[in-house]
Amino acid sequence: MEKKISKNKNWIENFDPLEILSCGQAFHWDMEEDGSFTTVHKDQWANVKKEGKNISWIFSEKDQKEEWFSYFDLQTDYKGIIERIDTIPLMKEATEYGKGIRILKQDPFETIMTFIISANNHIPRITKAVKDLSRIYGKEIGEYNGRALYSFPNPEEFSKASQEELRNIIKVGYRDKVLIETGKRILSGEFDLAKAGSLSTEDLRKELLDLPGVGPKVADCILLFAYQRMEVFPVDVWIHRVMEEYIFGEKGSKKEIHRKSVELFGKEAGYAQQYLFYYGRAKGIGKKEKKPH
DNA sequence: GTCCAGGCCAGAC
DNA sequence: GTCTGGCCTGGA
Repeated sequence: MEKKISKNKNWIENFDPLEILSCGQAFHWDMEEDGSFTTVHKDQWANVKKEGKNISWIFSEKDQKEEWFSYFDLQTDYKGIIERIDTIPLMKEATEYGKGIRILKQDPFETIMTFIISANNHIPRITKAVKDLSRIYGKEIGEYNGRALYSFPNPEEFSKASQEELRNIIKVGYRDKVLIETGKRILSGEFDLAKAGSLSTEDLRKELLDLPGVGPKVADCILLFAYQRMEVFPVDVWIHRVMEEYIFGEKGSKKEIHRKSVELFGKEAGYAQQYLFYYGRAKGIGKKEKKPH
């Protein structure tokens, strides 16, 4: 089952599972003791390990190279992207620091629900909620390193969850209601996941904003991580501070920062956002000082 | 005890 | 359209 990539290694410099999975776009993965990463996508899982210039894969089933290479976006030339967006000082440091980042092609339903949960929330709790949702309502899809792996529930499976269970067991807090409602709209086809992919970015954004629990930031994350709309620029508190302090040099509302960033980076804004976000967050750029107590 | 976190939403201007 | 406060939860 183990596959090693023998040719076309140009992308290896721009491929680091740690950076790809921990840069905030995905929540359904584990780091193993040997430094490898096990990640779940739809009803499949993969374990990937990078050691120097060697990358080894274990797939849940044979011959899944194509699917996983697509999931990890290995056909895109990130070196070229970095060269094109390296037009401002901080970006050079950011792309060097996070040069192994790639934007995953994630499942739309999982991305929508996960990023609704992510709003005003902490990463450990988001990760736990995603795992619990999968374990309780999803399917067991296999085992790795003695640990059972579960798929994220599809819309029908998710509809089995009650508001009380979401709040009391999954601990999504006040987001319980909007998760239920959005799940219903997707299951009924009122929001059509497949059709959504053929809409223009502007139209799809409007449709997403109609879903309960989805605001501008969450909509942009869904557009970027599930529908490959690379021209969007999700603005959260971190990227907001980075852009204010290091790129524009002046304060601005979320909307202003969003508009100016999209204008600055154009069609590759999503990539720029990921590099700046990962770098800014790792370096604690603009982080508020904690009050001693 | 108090504050805040990878925002959203309703209500007020 | 823009601004403000409240919100589950739990760790610092």
